[in-house]
Amino acid sequence: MTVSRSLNQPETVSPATRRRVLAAVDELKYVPNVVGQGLRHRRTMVVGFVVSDVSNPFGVQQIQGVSRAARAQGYTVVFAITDGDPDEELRQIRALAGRRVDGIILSPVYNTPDAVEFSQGQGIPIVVIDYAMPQNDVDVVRCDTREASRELTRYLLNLGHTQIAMLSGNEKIVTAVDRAEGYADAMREAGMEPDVTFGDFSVEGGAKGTESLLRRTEPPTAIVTGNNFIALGAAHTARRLGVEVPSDLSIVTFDNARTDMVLDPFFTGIVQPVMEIAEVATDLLLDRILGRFEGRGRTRILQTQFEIHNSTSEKLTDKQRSLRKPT
Amino acid sequence: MTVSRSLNQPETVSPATRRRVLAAVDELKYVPNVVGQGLRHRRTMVVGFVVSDVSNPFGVQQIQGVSRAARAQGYTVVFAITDGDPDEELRQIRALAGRRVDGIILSPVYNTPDAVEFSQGQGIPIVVIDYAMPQNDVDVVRCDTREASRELTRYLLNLGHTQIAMLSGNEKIVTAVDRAEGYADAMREAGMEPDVTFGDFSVEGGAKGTESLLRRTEPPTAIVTGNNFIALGAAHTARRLGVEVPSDLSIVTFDNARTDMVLDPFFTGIVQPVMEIAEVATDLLLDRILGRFEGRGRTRILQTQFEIHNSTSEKLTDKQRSLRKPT
DNA sequence: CTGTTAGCGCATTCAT
DNA sequence: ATGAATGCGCTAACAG
Repeated sequence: MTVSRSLNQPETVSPATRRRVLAAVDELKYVPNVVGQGLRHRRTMVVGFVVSDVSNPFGVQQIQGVSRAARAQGYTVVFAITDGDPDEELRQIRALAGRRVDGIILSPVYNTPDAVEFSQGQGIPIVVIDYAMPQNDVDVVRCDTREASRELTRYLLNLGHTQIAMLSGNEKIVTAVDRAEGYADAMREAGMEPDVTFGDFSVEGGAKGTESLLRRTEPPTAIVTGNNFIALGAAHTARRLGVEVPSDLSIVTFDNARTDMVLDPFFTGIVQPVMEIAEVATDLLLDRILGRFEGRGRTRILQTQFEIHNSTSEKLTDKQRSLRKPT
Repeated sequence: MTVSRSLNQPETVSPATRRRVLAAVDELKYVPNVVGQGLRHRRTMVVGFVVSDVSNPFGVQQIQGVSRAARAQGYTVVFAITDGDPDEELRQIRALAGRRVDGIILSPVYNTPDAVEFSQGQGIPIVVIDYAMPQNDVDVVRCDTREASRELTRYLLNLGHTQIAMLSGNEKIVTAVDRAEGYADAMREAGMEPDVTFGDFSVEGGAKGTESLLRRTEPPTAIVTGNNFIALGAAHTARRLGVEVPSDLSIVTFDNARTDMVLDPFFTGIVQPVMEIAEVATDLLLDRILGRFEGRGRTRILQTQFEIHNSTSEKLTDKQRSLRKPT
């Protein structure tokens, strides 16, 4: 009817009726039904964001980034939280497909191809963040986590450490493997034997792994941890066992929280441009939604940052140590 | 058609056809269009969550809580972030109304009644969290922040402090006023003059306020801060000015992050059961959505927790001080 | 047990 | 410049 025109193409309607319509709209507090519009236009102006974990500050910033970028383009975002369960991930993606979202941004649990395939099979554009998806032809926005891990390990090597262990997350998760491999790269380059333990991306996982490392007859003097939770567990455990960080044990990590949120940033480690990842991903997605781009999957690799704080120190010989910290 | 029945009321259709239908569904990868269902049923199975700030860990946990509780009941959640702008808040609520969400949970910017009125005027049930809304007849889930603030201030008084200042947030925000009043209550009870500065709920706000407090000829020995951001700014500024926390200056606060996310929880203060607030709010909302309750607004006040960490110490006399910390 | 009719709210198309 | 017809995908109600 004329109402629709008055609201969507005001020029095509006479000023007089337009005024009358707008007055009535105001009077009746009429709000156009976007569901109806969606049905008619076959687009919902909604994008879905599937993320495994929001308890991690990492996930939070992604939410902010996607949310901001999407809103700027007039899109609404619905979030689906998978709690790290791949079945739930697929279920959530089905649900989004049912809602006929115009596109999906996925931070996958594992790098299995099913979720992406499903979405693409439904004709819904999808962009993956954080992980490479070798089995899918899909847009990916991520950092080179393996290279970052190598850099991180080299930093410890340069400090003189030789007993460096790696405590990573669940071996099924790509990130855990990538970071372990970057560490292994650096170790082998330095002519040393990698020493990797896969566990769990959690405080408990970090605590458990660290305990067995420190109980060895020759414990490591430095640990590369797979993420901030593991680092936290490691630091707690070290303290509990009377091992001082950083003087007795250096710890480096990934995915630190924003440093402006803590009084004393403690962990030295790699920081990812989380917000930017989310924004770039949203842009790539909108390219496809709006038909500005069609073609094979694009990959965008963003730079990480290396932040030095207080969880690392030079490796001291026993002699140096006894001099500096007399009993 | 029969497809609909096969999927929604499988009993009412013969096993044979049902099998055929399900086979076809599988074959064609058919996913029912929830948008169409929404139009037909006049319900979308979506609830909106309007929150002002997600950079605060506080907001994050609320997201988790709402998300979990809603999902458990089969509802999807769309998040709307207002960045603390009341105009944006109203705009987002209009947008949610346009999407015909079945209900709204609102963590308001100010306690102006417009947003709630609008939502209720549209026939959309709404529940407010965190703040009292004296001008609206609406369900509210919150803590007694004024009482908590009183308790917090008493703690400082019991430590022997007499020069206690309060650094709160934007005076337009209810929380800022409530917390200031709780502080003032405790001070007056103890026969002292309240000393409140309203500023901004941010690190910068805390820094600025603390600087002018500490530059006084008789600076306070303790500060009650309006939230964790202000506390952070206060601690940074104190350190910059060579004032040691907690020995020279005690700081207490509200809305700390989960203590399992930091290595050394530093600030003594009030912790709200954020997740629980979100869950209770979702329950109240579903009561109304599902018609299980209609009537005047209900209020649920949840208990806060008081956590003691390392940002406070007893007030020492100058003599005591010189004894303990010889120059 | 299955098919038909009709309408949820909207906007494109065509007719006036 | 406005109105009428039509269909987006779905299901309640009614026929068969």
